[in-house]
Parts: sequence; structure tokens; C-alpha cells
Amino acid sequence: MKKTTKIPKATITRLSLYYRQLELLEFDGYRLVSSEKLAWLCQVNPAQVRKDLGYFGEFGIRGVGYDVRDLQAEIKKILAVNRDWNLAIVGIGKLGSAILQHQNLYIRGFKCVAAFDIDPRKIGKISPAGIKIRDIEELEEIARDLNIEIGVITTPASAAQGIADRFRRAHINAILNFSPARITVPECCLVENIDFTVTLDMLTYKLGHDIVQQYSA
Amino acid sequence: MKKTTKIPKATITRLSLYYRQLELLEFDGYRLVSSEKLAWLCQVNPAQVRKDLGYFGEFGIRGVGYDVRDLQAEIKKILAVNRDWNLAIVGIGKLGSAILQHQNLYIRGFKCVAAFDIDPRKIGKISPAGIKIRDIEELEEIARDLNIEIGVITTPASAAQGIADRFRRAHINAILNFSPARITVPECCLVENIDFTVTLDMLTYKLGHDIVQQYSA
DNA sequence: CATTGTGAACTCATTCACAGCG
DNA sequence: CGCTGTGAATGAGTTCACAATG
Repeated sequence: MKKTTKIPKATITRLSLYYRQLELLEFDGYRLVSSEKLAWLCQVNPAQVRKDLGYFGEFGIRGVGYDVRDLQAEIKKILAVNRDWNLAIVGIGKLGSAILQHQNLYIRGFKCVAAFDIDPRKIGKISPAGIKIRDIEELEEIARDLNIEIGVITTPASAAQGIADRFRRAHINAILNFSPARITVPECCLVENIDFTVTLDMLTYKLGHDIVQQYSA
Repeated sequence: MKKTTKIPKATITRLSLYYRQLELLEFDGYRLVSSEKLAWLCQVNPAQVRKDLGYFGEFGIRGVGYDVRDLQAEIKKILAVNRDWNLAIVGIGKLGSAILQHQNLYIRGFKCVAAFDIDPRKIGKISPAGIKIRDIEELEEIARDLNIEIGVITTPASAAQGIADRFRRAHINAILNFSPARITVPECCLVENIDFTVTLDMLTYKLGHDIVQQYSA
């Protein structure tokens, strides 16, 4: 078992992909999988799979492969998804509502337990997901009561930084930001951005320059 | 001007970020910007900005900086977003509808001009965005008629590969895939994935391991 | 003896440092 | 003189190749 090696960000992304493929393999009745097979399924190099896993321990059996179920459990531990996480969503427009109800998230243990907006016409209503839309002013209180650890921003760009600051005050230190705004947070906070236009720009760039497919995160 | 240097994928992602900041700078009345300022706004290194731009030409004025408006235009050309693109969306659930109506995409020239589903209860209806939901069987015909070049998958994972194959047959060679399924396409096709759970796994990993903020794509 | 685990080699990306130039 | 543009240096991430081993 290694210690204190710096782990590439891409390794974590891949672990998430490995996990998903392991779920499918288990569903298909596989008990064992080799790094070669798993790599093939995830469109990466087999050595990459072994190296990625090697950062965290020795999970395989030499000459045999990896136990599908055991490896799933190990990756869940590594990604800290061996338990549920409570999410708050701010900005209950079309996108916010979609995420609020997104089955993939729920199944994987990401529970959207609170919804906020500033629009008085929305506040007090029950979202189709069955969750009451609250005034953003209540964020701090609700975050504490419901033990919310991840905040999701689905507001327009102009509101994003303000919401990030409010998350900070509510001791929500991890943010998933769907707005195209780039958020500034203190060192202790985490932000991941999902920006549709950036990803589309990547596609159009490649289309415009006749670049052929590599793998993509 | 350089030739045939291989350009990092991350460079393209950053160009998209630079572009957005330039829009904001122009809106705020700036005519010039230095690599240092632009870098600061995007949370990257100034040399990185100059290097990224350097792959594509010489857009600055030494001793002065970059013309905000000119640089915008250059980046638009590089990203091939100096024109509109027509998108087809397949899978008109909550997420699909949200994307169909997403203003950020529309403003940036990504026009959702067609919507498809397999559910007979949805087919024929007009989506809130004012676009008729069509049977997936019509994809090939509509794609040709409306000159659709980018396909968006917002179906469940199980349907994703089938949709990708249909895109291929309809000569839609660029795919934005929101499903967690990993799609296989021939070399000539492009796929970019947006997978919410992968991004959330990144957050929980960092939360679980007390990792502090770096920048994130 | 097939497959893992891993140091070493290699490839790719970022940053430095300064020459080049308006 | 100040800021861009870029080769060279550094750093990070991937792949190779093979020793270790169940």
C-alpha cells in the first residue's frame, strides 16, 4: 500500500467510470474481471487501471483478476460514496427541477433534500419531486437541520457567486456549479463546474478542425 | 504562427473560459486586457494564457495587451462558434426539456431545433420550448432537413448506445452525452460526456480525503 | 502461468525566464 | 519600458516492461 503519492485528478474520474462498469458487470453476473477487460470497457489502457487502483491498495489476485463485488466496495470507499450525501439545490428553474428529480443521482446516494429560490412566486410551492421550495434566506437553518454537505447551483450566472458565499456561511463546503460563472471560494471550499457550453465548444472546435475521437472525461 | 503542434485538450477548455471572461470584460467597457488580468479572472497562470493563444496565432500587442473585442472574435473562430449550430435532443424527460430551453446555449449559438423521444405519449406534443417532439424514427429525415450537426443524448443509460448508432446513420457525427453510459462510436465521430455522478464523485472523494481546492475544468 | 503491481521510460502539459517588439 | 511570444526547464500523467505471486 502506497502513501502520500499525489493522485491525478483524472484517476478519480476514472475510478468513477470503473465503478459504473463494475455495477454493470455484476448485473450481468460476472464475479471476476481482469484489468484488461475493465480497461476495454472504459476505453483506457490496462496499465492505467492497475496504476489507478495501485494508488489506493492491492485489490486484485495475481493470475486471476479482481473480484467484481469487492472492487466495487473498495472504490465506493475511496470515492466516499459508501454512504448517502445530502444535497441542496439553489435555483429551481428547468435545470434545477430536472436535477432535483434525477434518478441516477438518487440511486447513487446523492439525495436532493432541499430546494431554494429567490423568486417569491416559486417559494412555498412543492416541486414535482415532492420537495418544498424555500426562500434562500432559510438556507443556513435548513442546511444545519438536514445535514447538507453539498450545494448545487442552478441559478443564472449573475447569482452564482452570491449563492456560493451563502453556502460558505451555511457551512456547505462543496459546490457543484452548473452556471457558466466562475466562482471564487476560500481554500477550504471545493467547487466542481459543469458547463454545457464549454463542452459544446470542445465539440465544435473538433468539428471545425477535423479532429478525430480520443477518449473524453 | 505555429503549425501542426499538438494542442492540449485543456487548452480548448480554457479558450472557452477566456471567451466568457472577454464577454464580461467587454460588457464592463474594457477595450484592452493583459494576459495577467485575463489569467487572474480565469484562475490560471498568465504564461498559460499566452501559450494557449500562441498555438493559434499572435493576437496581442507587445507592451500593451490584447484587444478585448478582437480576441473574442479570434477565439470564436478557433472554437468554430463564429456561427450557429443546430442541435437535436433525444430523450425529452426533465433533463432533455431543460436543455431544450436553456438560454445560455441559445445565446451562444447552440440552437436546439429538434426533439425526439420513443414514448408514444410524448410524441406529437409541443415541448414548452415550442418544439414538436417527434418519433425517433424520423431522426434521419429531420436531421437532413434541418442540417443538424450535433446530437444530444438525454435518455436513460440503456438507450444511449442505440441513439448514438442512430445519430451515426443520420450523419450526426458529434454527440453530447448526458447519460452515464459510455458510448462506442467509429473513429469519425466525436463524443463528449457530461456525467453528473462522475463530477459529484470527485467532490465526495475530495471531501472524504480533505483535499483542498485547486482549479477545476 | 496468467495476471497483478510497480519502477523506469516516455509522453504530454505547465511554468519559467527572457528575447523580441510595439 | 511593458507586455507578448516562445524555447527551455520543470512537472505531471501515462504507458511500458517485467518482477512478483496467488
